[in-house]
Amino acid sequence: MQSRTPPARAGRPRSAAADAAILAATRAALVELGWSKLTLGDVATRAGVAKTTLYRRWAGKNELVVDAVAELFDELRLPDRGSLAADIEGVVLQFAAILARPEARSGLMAVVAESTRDDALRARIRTSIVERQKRLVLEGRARAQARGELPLEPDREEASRTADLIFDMVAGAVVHRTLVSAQPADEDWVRGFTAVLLLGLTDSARPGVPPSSRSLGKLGGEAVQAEAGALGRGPRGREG
Amino acid sequence: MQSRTPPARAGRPRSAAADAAILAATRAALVELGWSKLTLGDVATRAGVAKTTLYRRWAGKNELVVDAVAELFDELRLPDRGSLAADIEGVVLQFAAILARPEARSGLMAVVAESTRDDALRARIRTSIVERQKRLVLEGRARAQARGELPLEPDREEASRTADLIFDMVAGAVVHRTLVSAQPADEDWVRGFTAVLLLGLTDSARPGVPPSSRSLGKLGGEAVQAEAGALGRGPRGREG
DNA sequence: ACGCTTTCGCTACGACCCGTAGCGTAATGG
DNA sequence: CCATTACGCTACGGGTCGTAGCGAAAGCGT
Repeated sequence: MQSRTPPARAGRPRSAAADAAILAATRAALVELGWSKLTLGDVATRAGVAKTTLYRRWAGKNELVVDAVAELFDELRLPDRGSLAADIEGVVLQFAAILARPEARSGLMAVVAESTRDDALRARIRTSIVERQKRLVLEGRARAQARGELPLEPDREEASRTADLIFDMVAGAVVHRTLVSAQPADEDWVRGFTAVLLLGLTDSARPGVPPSSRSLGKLGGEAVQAEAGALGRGPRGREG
Repeated sequence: MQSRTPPARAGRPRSAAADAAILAATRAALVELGWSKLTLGDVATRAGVAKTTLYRRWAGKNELVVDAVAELFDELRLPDRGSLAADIEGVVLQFAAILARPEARSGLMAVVAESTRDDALRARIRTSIVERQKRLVLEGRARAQARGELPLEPDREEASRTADLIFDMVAGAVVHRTLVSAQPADEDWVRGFTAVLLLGLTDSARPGVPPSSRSLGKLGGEAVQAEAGALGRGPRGREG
């Protein structure tokens, strides 16, 4: 909590307004031009900032777009609709709504593609977007347990695996539906998807294990360090 | 079947060997350089072809990479392991193995990202890759019905929706697991995923409908025109 | 064998974007 | 008031793009 005020460095401080303007300009450029035709010079012009200023804060296109897109997903909220199924449907619909926006569509997939050859970029995506949104799974599990819809989960490791599986299935299906199949993830689709997911989960997975003794679980584990690593976001520090 | 021999045009025919060399060179360049650093000039050099020859056949980087990656997925085969669950696990493992190759990782996601702003490119991806591989779902359904594991499906529209849902869930989850979570889709993971998917499907979706009267279904419908549209692949025709 | 047609390899070109260096100026903190 | 850092601006070499233009090569029909 102290690292948010870096030791009061001397000299002119960086303009926080410039950061916001640059990220907003990046999203605007993504909407109009898409990933491939987006140029940093153009973004700088849109933001009313010199190109050199942009390069002082971000290493390149990839890192800039990751941060610009990450802000979109912070809008996600877990609604309280009364039941686990309804809650999941609600958050999935929100996720689909974000993916329907052009700045998210082209930006997100592009950086994911780049991250396959850039470990640092992949880590940035994980801490800025993926792990950051696992809070929704945590909240959903806790709320469902409070309702008595889900049992407490003893095995932490098994539970962590299940949480990862849920995340991959939810995010993966919505992304594929929206971007590859290019069809809307509307209420009907989300209802059907949630039904399949929830039935498959509550009826357990591995044969030989009693149905209700697992399913959703701890979900915590490595997600804890994600919250700690969230500070790793934002523009790059001084390194020149 | 006649369109494969275009009306015996006059003049020097295009070198089929050049096509193969270019696509192979594209995959090699994807492995070494990734999407963003891949240049068409470099690909032409690798293939032993002039840059102009490359531009005569493909409109740009996007179309070229789509065709280069599409060939990878044609390797997919539906194994006969005795049960529907085992068959699914087998084909998902193959899919994961392809996504583990770097030329598929970086190439596929990049063109999907570009397709969000290019309808023609999205259509090319659909006919060359997505719809093309739905044959696996068709084969799997037919085989499972022959075994008596799945009932015949009367409602074509409902069945088609279910087939799309399955495809989005399978492909989406594997892609997300492999590229975003950056963890291997190994046998353990595939087993757990298949269990959840299959349980959710066989126990039906909508309440009020008897469990075994739906689940997997016709799966056909629009997939038929995919097979017909498969000829749309390959280099572009003469247009300049 | 002879044209006609189309493709191929090669070179060259203007246009654009990249990422950085250099400079003078503005804004803080000690 | 001075050291320090950020900012805007200009300019630059290097690389890629996509196309034009040329002569040569390779088929097809007669």
